Amino acid sequence: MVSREESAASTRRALLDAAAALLGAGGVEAVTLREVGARAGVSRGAPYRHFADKESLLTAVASEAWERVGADVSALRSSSELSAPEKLRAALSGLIAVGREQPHLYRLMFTQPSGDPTAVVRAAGRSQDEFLAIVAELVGEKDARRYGALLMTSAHGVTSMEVSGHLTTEKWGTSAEELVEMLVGLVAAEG
Amino acid sequence: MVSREESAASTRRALLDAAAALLGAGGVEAVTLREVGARAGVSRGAPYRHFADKESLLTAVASEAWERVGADVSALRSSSELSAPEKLRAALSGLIAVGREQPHLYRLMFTQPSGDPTAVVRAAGRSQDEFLAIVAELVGEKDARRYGALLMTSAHGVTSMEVSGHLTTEKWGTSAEELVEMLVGLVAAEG
DNA sequence: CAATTTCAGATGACGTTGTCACCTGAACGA
DNA sequence: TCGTTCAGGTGACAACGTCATCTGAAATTG
Repeated sequence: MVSREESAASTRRALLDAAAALLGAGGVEAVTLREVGARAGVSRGAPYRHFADKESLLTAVASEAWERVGADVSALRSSSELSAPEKLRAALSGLIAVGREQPHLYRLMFTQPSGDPTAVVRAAGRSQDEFLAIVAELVGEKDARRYGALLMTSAHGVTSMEVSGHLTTEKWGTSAEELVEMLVGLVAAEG
Repeated sequence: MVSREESAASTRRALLDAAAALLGAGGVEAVTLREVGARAGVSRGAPYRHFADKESLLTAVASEAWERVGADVSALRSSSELSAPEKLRAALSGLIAVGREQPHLYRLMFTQPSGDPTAVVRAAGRSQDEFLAIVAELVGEKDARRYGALLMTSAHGVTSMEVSGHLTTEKWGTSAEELVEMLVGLVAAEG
């Protein structure tokens, strides 16, 4: 009925889902291997059959999130209904949306793990490549990386500060949306 | 010789220093109340006489870091030898420097604590006010907050992504310095 | 000055957690 | 059919945050 390989794969999936659910509900501190195992229907030691340690599990969760973002940006890029500035705006807004809807996951996506520091960064590569392609449409290949880096880091900064409560309307008299609009405007004018 | 009040104050200071040292060396995970107490020359339960819990201690460490940043930016603002763009550049570079020299501390400064979410943000207020004053010199009072928010969030984004390893020269073909320069240039041209 | 209160600090204890060593049983290949 | 592999379960351990309780000295009060 269920081969050993299928069973293992489904358990792994259940572990990832459980970890993501706990992360979303209560942050990293709420993700305990015991609870992850319980929600996945296995025992506390079972996760070690699929992940080296707790951090590897969290890294995998973050990597999957990056893959989803990459797919979204890819879909945006290949859209034929949107203009280049619209694609750019949508891509940046997408990042902000992740931060707003899943702040804990967003933080994890930008947290350097002490285990394999390059794992999450590698997973983010696809998203960045797709994003760079959109920027290139707007400012040309030559300046794509320069402006791409500026836009990517700035959009992350906006999101990160909003997520951490450092960007409030009362204090700064502006919003994440307006800041993104300023960025797109500045770059579009330049290119 | 040493009054009780003096002793308590020096212990509190020693606890903060020990926590900061452990944070700098091994990140938040390396900060255990037991080790903090040991390095401060007290027992594991002593920190509870000065801080409600571990998170309060970390919040205090982050707040003190923000106060130092605030003092630095304030000194920059009142400098008579620097032009407005130079002040701005120096302020933004200062933030990047903190991230490079003390990445764990930098992360903590932008981490929302679950205890009192507003504590660290309040401590950052002074820095932001001083920073806004510098921006106002450049673009005028009217647009200061808009551009200030853009510059502050962008500089944080640059630093954050470099700290987390997401901003590499090989990938993006640029550096934090160059990105700051682009930001200053864009805003100076606009104002 | 003596009695009392206050409070920084020490210590024992408890529950929780990540992790490992070891065991079990079922799916697999020879 | 028989050994092998491997997902999963379980007991155990050290480390940790936290609390209740105790102690002694400084501060306060009469």
